[in-house]
Amino acid sequence: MLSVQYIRENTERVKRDLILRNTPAPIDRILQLDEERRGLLGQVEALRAERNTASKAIGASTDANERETRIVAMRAVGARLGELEGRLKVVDAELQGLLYEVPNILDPGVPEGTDESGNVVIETVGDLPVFNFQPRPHWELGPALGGIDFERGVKMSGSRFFVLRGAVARLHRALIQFFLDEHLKAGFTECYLPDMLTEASLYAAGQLPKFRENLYRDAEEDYFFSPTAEVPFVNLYRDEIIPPDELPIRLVAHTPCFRREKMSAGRDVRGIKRVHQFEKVEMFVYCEPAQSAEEFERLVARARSLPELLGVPYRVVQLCSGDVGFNATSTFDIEVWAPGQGEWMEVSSVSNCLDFQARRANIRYRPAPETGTRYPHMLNGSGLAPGRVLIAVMENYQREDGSIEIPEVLRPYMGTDRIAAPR
RNA sequence: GGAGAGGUGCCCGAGUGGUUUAAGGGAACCGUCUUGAAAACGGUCGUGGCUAAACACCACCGUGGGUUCGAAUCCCACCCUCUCCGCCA
Repeated sequence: MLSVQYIRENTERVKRDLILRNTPAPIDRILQLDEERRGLLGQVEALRAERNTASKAIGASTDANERETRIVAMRAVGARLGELEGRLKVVDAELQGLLYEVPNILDPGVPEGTDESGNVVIETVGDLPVFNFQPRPHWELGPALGGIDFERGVKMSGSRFFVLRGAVARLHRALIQFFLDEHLKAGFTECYLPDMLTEASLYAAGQLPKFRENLYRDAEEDYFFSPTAEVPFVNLYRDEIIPPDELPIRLVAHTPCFRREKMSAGRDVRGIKRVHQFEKVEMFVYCEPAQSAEEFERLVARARSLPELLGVPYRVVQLCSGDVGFNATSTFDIEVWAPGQGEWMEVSSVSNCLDFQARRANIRYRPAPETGTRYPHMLNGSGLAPGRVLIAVMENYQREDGSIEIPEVLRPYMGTDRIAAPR
């Protein structure tokens, strides 16, 4: 979240960014509550100070009469204090609640735009493949190979579920392994994380309160199912002070992700592109504020290196102000070309969140021994979403007979150079 | 799931209603001594809020309520950890 001090001191900037984001937030109400809160806090603290000194005197006094007089006097102070504290609590609760709803400030370099149509293609890499036949979408290729089974997925779990089988399932796993290995080579530390999280963890990461309807939840135990490893990664250091010399911390994890996709009902209903359960390899960085611009570039470079190595055409897209996510100050997407579907498909989203999540999750670091604490910057980026990359590999590497060539870099993982054509 | 024990500062640990502004010890840091180190001795040693800053003041002893002039301490609810039993990959 943004600190109320920041909103107080940069009101115009905050309001302008909200307009650019096309998102409303109750800034004026926040400022009003802040003023009220500070007024009440002053009174409350003065009364507490009075009470503390009087209580000390009562404790020290041996004169029964004097004690009784003071106790009676303090009863009145206590009543007044209780009343003010009650009001302070109400004001505080409302203020905190509203602060949770304000998105991050935007980086000045973010292009203006109201929605995803305003996103800017920064660079396109690789030639689109030319076929001497009509390339097929993965939802035709997969079932023909016996590798994607939509019917049985739907049978056991309903729409937007599927089963992978045989060589296609192995190709999916090979992608995950390949991605992880690449990040480990770059010095990232692999983590295994919980995928079921408490409500507090979802608040800390910024998924709640705004995006509740996109989350799965276990009603019995009140767990939320992780929509992205970004959530457990943010919570890894929640309520902690990171000691000197530990930053930057660069982490990676392969996790499932669960999303209800309520807002996308009716979109991308064919195939495995948009489903309720998918895998993701996620990169996450904690760093000092001065490092975050560089770390941001590194994450983008890491994400784009993967389609590059796979030989899949991709492009780098900068999200416009209306499309940058709630937590982020700036976001670059990596999109790969899917010739069967005939579209560019998001396989990574890399965001710099500055200290927005650190403040929300109460994460500090100590720059050096004996110094005060500061908020670290936090960045996240998919590297990549194997389910969607699977689509791209299948559609780009398909042959006329329906077989799939295996990209060079995946052959060590697959032990073969192609998935045989259906008989 | 059942029974029991317990959550205090970086760590250990005392504290069951009022000089506790949280004892004491350890670790860490600074200094004295020393050729150097160790030991010893002295000092520093939580996080926030408020403030231009400092002082002062306020809050924080798992979390949230309550009792009281006053709560780490008493009461209620919840969370978590440990031990034993049960179940289990």
